[in-house]
Amino acid sequence: MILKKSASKELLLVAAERLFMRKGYAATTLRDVSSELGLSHASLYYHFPGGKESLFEAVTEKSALQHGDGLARSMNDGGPHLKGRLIGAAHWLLSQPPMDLIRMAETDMPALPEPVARRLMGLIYRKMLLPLADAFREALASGEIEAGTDTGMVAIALFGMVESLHAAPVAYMKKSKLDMARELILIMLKGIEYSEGESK
Amino acid sequence: MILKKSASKELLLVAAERLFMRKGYAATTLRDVSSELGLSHASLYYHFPGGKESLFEAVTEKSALQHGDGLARSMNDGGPHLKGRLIGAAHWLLSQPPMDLIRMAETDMPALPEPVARRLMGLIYRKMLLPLADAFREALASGEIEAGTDTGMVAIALFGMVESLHAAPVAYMKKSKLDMARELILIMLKGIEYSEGESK
DNA sequence: ATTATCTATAGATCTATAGATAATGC
DNA sequence: ATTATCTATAGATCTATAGATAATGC
Repeated sequence: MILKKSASKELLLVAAERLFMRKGYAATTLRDVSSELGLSHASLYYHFPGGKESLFEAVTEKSALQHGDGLARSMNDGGPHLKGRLIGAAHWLLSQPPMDLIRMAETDMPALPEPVARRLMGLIYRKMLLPLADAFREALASGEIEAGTDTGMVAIALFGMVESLHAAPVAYMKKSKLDMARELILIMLKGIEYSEGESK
Repeated sequence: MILKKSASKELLLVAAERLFMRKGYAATTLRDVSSELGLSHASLYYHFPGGKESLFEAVTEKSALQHGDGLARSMNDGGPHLKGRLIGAAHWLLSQPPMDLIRMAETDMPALPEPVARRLMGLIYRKMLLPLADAFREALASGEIEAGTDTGMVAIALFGMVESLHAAPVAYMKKSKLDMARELILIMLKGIEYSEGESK
């Protein structure tokens, strides 16, 4: 059966995004992607003549842009203060599949031509870490957190902390991931909040 | 040329450990492993008749045991207090290649038979997260940190935080990873330390 | 005789291409 | 005529096995 207007290209992109982002470049085959919509693996080349590499590139770019936009949006929904923004960020990150920066940097990217890899990693960092770092930077400017805080460092630390909840063993899951993320954010904030005398 | 006593098996294990742990199961080929010591890929089957799967199993087990022992040792070297122990842990984790729990749980393990996967992940969690959780638990018992702290949660958070430094973009690397880990630990501790009135 | 390697090759799977075919648009 | 699929197949690569061969131990 043939679809009317051809939603196939879009559906392929969505399936590829899910699989590539979850399993990585090497562990995902084009058959995995096309069979997800019941298509022959050869049909994929009609929509993506560039093959696996260009599909991965397209999908990673799309994913970084959308995931990053969702992150920025959720952080904005968190209101003007750092705490709300970070909880918004955690809420978004935990609603999405894990974004495994280590796998991307160590395994996926080395399989691509170096300029492509550099561009993609730059995009991912810009869309995923910069909003977090900016939130810390603003909080620093407004005196919400202690002067001297390394905003880039706490940004990546928060990201890693929240994402690692995706891999938490069941035995450690006594509450929801979002609840844990909230507690962790409070802990981090209590650690960097500006305080004279007493803080909560 | 043939080696005298056959250090090959051990060398293969070491090479396989490095590659599997860095690149993961799918992205590492047996040719990658054997060519690391200039051996034919077929020779690998002499030492590991079980093939790729059993090699990965052996290597993951060995890695979890050794990495876990190193972690425990480094934490002990950190002295009796939580802060020193955590810095010891970070020191060790950053001296080793990244341990990507997300990739293991999402990609490597699903490629193995379920009982093997369950056993390996259990071992990894036990060797890598339990020592951290125990340190927090002891600190909680001795009143070093606030009652009610979820020790399992902060253990995995610390692990994820430190490991994510491995993937930190160069632009964020204004100091050494170990220095950053130290700062992050201080931040986390300030967030959970027991305090009446004032704490530093 | 045993140990540790090699070459050759089978069989599976993966990426990619070519050419056929059916539905749709004009 | 164009669009979107399929089948068939080439070529590469990967896991795994078989059988030959050279060094070592007895």
